[in-house]
Amino acid sequence: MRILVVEDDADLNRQLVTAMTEAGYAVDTAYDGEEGHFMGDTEPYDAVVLDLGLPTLDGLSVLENWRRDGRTMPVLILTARDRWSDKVAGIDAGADDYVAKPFHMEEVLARVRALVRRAAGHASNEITCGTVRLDLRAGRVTVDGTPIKLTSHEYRLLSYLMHHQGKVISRTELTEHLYEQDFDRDSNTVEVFVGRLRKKIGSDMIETIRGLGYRLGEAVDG
Amino acid sequence: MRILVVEDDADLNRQLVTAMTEAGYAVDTAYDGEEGHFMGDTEPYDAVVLDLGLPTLDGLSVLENWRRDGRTMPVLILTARDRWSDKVAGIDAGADDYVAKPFHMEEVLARVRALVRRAAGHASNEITCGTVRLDLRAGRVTVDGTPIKLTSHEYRLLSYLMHHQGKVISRTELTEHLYEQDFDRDSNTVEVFVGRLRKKIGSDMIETIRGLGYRLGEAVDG
DNA sequence: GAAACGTCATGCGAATTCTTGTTGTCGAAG
DNA sequence: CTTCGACAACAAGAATTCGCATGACGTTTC
Repeated sequence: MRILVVEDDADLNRQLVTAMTEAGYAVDTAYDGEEGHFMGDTEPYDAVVLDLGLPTLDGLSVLENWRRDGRTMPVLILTARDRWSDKVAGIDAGADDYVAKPFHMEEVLARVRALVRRAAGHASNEITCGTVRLDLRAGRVTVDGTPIKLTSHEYRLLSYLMHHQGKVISRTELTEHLYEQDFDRDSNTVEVFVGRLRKKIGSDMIETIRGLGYRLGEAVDG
Repeated sequence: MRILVVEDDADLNRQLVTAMTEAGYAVDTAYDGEEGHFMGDTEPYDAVVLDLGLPTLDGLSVLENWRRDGRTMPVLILTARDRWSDKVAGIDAGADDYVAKPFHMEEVLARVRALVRRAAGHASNEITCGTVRLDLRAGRVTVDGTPIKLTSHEYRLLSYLMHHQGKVISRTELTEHLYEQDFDRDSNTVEVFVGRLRKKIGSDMIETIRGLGYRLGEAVDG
């Protein structure tokens, strides 16, 4: 899962990035509206944390531009506590959620979790696929009830696949969502991680669709 | 659009129902947890407004039960302003949004709008032709409900034909769309793939129009 | 400094795609 | 009605691409 954080306050920005990274996301960051707008328009994010008060281009405009351009990724906006009218405007501009400043980091994390899982069509914090169970909140994975240890990249990979069960995910899509911006990867890194994951959760879980990508889980009609 | 409001405070309940109705929704209402739980489990709502503090069964449990039962409709929870941990719990239990009491009615409306709008955009796009169904997002093909395996070229071919149902597609058009630039192929590759496809999805699906090309589905004038 | 993690390169094995050749079918002309 | 030519379907081997395991190397972490 790849997240974009747009926040001009350096301190807050760092805090957010740290928390998100620890939670297992790949995080990109921007410090003003224009930069943020550009990044959100050009890179595929699974969620965005967007401050409303930004230099060069305010958050609301950034959001409106994204929506006008057809970008549908979930957006969580950060706003001053007492400006409730801003919230309404933000939501009508296409925000999916908001948090009032100052906030508890845990709350932001919970909301981002919710946005990501909802975007994937899941309602609860536990995703299962066969005998594999993923606890999003704890970042824990069990197979047949026994917990297994995953490295951070392995976890991100599994998480992304779990969120998109039944779908064929191309290798490019995986690289884009697993890594942060520096993506000159023309190597077989993804394949290596798929291999390692298979070794840990069982090789039948992830199906290879030659020439197209990978798929986790059985047929889901919908 | 059909909305369920679960709120025990009679005054608030009435206000919510009035506002929702004026906004153009069909509104059902419940005054305690058990009633609300039952209604949400048995009727198809497009969104639910759920108070957390309820008699007979608290809102959080109602929500958890719904999610456990696989109900995925968007839920907006109402909570006391200062209990931020409740919010986190609610969100992790599967709430899609929350509003703190006391709230501005306008804000609740904006949020419900957002929820409904987002849920609507979640439909998976698929094309069908007779018994053949193609799920574009999942990259999956089923015939008579049973999934079939296609190689990447077969899939691309089918996809193109499905997108142009009823039209006669020439062989050159197919080669140009299945391959990148180098379409100086003077071979019968396309025919081979058509043959393989027919074998997998049934030979009646793709009709041969001698000298012109192929057609999937019924003829369409144009 | 050691262990864990992520990245990269190589070679093998296998699935897919391409080619070739033959058989089958349709349409029109004699 | 028959025959001929062109086009399409099928089959099977050849060629190529693609995916995977493995192990080495660089980097970070404790």
